Amino acid sequence: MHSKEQLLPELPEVETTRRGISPILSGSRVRDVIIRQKKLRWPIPASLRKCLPGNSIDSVDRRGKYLLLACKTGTLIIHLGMSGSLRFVKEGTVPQKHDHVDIVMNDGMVLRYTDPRRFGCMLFEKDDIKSHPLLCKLGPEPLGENFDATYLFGKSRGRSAPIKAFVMDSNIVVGVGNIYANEALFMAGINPKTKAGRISIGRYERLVQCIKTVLKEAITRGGTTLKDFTDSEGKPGYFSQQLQVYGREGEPCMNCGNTLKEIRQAQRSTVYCPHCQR
DNA sequence: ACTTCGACCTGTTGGC
DNA sequence: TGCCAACAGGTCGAAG
Repeated sequence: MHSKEQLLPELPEVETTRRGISPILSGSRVRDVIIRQKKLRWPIPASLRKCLPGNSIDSVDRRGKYLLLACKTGTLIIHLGMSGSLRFVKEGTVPQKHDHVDIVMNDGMVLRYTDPRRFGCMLFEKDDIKSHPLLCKLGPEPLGENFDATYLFGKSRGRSAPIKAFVMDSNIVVGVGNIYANEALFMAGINPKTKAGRISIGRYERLVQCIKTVLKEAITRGGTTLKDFTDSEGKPGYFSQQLQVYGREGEPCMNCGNTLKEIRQAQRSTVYCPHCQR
C-alpha cells in the first residue's frame, strides 16, 4: 500500500508550518544557531550563525514553498524539500539523527529543522530578498489574484509540454507539487497528458478554480488538525482518504468507478481516470 | 525559448 | 527471512 504517513511538504503543508511557527517566533529573539549537518541541498552558509543571533524575527512569510524569516540583518530562506519539517522543542531536548539545525531563542524555545533526505535548504540573504536567484523568477502564487485563467492561457500558448508538467513548473505557478497536480487535474477533468498549448481558456478557467480549491482545502485541513508545533508529533500530514487519485492506481475512480491508471511523466507518478479526464 | 533529464538523499518497498 | 535494487519526491541546472 502507498505510504502517505511520510510527510511530503507541498504548499499547504508549508503554509501550515508557517502559521504554526509564526506566533511562537514573533516577539522572541534568536540567541544561537546550532548547525550539526550543513550539507543540505546547498551548504548552509556561515552567515547564518553570524547574522541571526541577537536579532528578533520580524516576520514569517512564504513564497511558493520557501519560508522567509526576516530579521534586521537579512532573511533566512528555508525549504523543506521532500522530507523536511520544523517544530519547536525545549532547549536541551536531545537531537535525533536527522535534526540538522537548531535556532535557539532567548526564551529557551528551539526551532528545530529535521530533514532525513536533505533535499531542503537553509540559506541567508542579506540584501533584497526579492532579487534572490531562487525567488526572482518564480511564477505567481496559486492562491493569489493574479493567478487566473487569462494568465495561464497566455503562458501556455505554443507550449507542447503536457499540462501536468506545465502546472508543476514553478516559473509558471509556484507551489503545485505532484500530489496536488494529480488531484487538481482529476477535479478539473483534464487528461494529464494533454499539451498545455492545446487547452482552451474555458478549461483553464476550470483548472485554475480546481487548483485553488484543492490547495485551500488542504490548508484548511492542516489548520484544523494542527495541534501544536511544540510537540514532537507536530508535523502536518495528509489525509489520504481525501485524495481522489494520488496513490490510488488500480483502484476505482470515485466518480465513475473505472480503474485509475498510473503513468510516468517526467519521472514522476501520474494517476488519473482515463474515462473522466480528457 | 522551451523541454527533458540527471543529480541530490535516505527510508521504505518489492523482487528474488 | 534476508539482501539489494528500485522507488519516492522537489527543483535546480545542465543538456538537448
